[in-house]
Amino acid sequence: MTSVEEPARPNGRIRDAARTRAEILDVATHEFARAGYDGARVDEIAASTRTTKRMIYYYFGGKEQLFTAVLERAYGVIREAEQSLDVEHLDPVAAIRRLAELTFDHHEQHPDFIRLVSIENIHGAEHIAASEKLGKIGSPALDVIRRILESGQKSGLFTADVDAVDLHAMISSYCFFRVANRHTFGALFGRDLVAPARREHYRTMLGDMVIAYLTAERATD
Amino acid sequence: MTSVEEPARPNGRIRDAARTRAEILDVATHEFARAGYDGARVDEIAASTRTTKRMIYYYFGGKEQLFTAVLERAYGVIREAEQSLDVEHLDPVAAIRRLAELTFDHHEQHPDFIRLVSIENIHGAEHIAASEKLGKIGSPALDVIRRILESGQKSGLFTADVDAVDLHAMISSYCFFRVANRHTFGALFGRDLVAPARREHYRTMLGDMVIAYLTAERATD
DNA sequence: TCGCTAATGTACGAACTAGTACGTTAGCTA
DNA sequence: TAGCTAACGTACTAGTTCGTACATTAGCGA
Repeated sequence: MTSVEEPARPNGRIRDAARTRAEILDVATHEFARAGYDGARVDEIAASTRTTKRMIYYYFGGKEQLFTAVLERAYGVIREAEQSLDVEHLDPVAAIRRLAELTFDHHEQHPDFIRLVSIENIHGAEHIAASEKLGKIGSPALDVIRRILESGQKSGLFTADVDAVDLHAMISSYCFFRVANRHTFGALFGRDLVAPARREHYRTMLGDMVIAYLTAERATD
Repeated sequence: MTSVEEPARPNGRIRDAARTRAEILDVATHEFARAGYDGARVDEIAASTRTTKRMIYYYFGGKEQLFTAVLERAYGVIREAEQSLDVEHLDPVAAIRRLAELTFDHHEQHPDFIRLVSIENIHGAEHIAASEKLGKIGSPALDVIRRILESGQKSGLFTADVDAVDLHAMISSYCFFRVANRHTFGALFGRDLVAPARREHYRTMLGDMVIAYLTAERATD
């Protein structure tokens, strides 16, 4: 019990603005994702921190701005992941499948992010609207899709008449639903959509679906 | 302003248990869907009602049970809609497309329901678990899908190796995402997924996607 | 090393919020 | 028509929750 790990601090007080800010963000992310915006308690967030509630208001201004900051960081993470996307060397079919699988993986690995997005939608995306960063964050994935799609459509491989945004929506919806709605779906239909044993099955299914859609022979009426 | 519509009531007090209960449920549905479980205020719900807060506790017992009752009724509505599903006379391809379109329409027409499901997922589907009704509500849609799928697979028309639950998840995810995530998606990508002008486009896209997936030629490796 | 300020802690309050104690009455039934 | 009870209303409370006023200090720069 008596500390050994602790660095020699005169009073237990350490000053590290960046660390304190980051720690608040970490804890707040979990708490907001766990309980929703209104369900989250700033006292609770503060208590799970090395510091006090005062610091939340000092660094972020209030609960609302804290949530916005949480969102900004969470979106920043996917943006980074998307930027490391490297599929342009593949043929269009393989590239799209790979992109879909990366989206699938990212959703699965970041359930907190999915919950935050659900929560933000309940609140009409008002925090995104209020954020300067999030408005112009863009989407590297969208650019990648655009290029793959163009290449595939030009070569005649892709017959579907979709643009990048709609295809992105299609892929996202599948990945998002699986994580976001796993509780109600599981409770109602008795199937765990995120069971590890079914993971590969659903990952393949997504790729099959998207490729089938893009390459299907269409009636020329 | 001075009432003319009002029926002659001695004191403004009318007794109608069923009506009062139903009105509370209506208002609560809106309020919960609007603000989330924790964001909703039972005082607010009561105020939007002809009656008082006391009645909410009289009829439902508490906020938690009220939310459960709201969910039960909302799920009851889709269940009814699904029961009127009549596609068995169509060939498998047309039947699946019709089913997908009905799902699409239902999601679009009941945004409050979609929000309630999102909210319930944030809370780990604990209210569904606590409800006796919801556990065994079943899904007529699932039975329909099962039959269509069997028929299509037997005839060799459908090549995909899916079961009804997974196909239902696929269709639902598309329909759900479009409505549930329209705010963040719109804010981030500048595209309104529920714009009336794009409605037909997305409806067709869903059918194309599902049919393409089910009927695609698959590598036999 | 001295002082200044960014960073931190404590204690508190005003407003809100779920829930309840208690009282009232409409309208059915015997 | 008398009385009983389901249905309803009022007023209140205990506990919570966001936010802040005020006090303190670590540690950097002059």
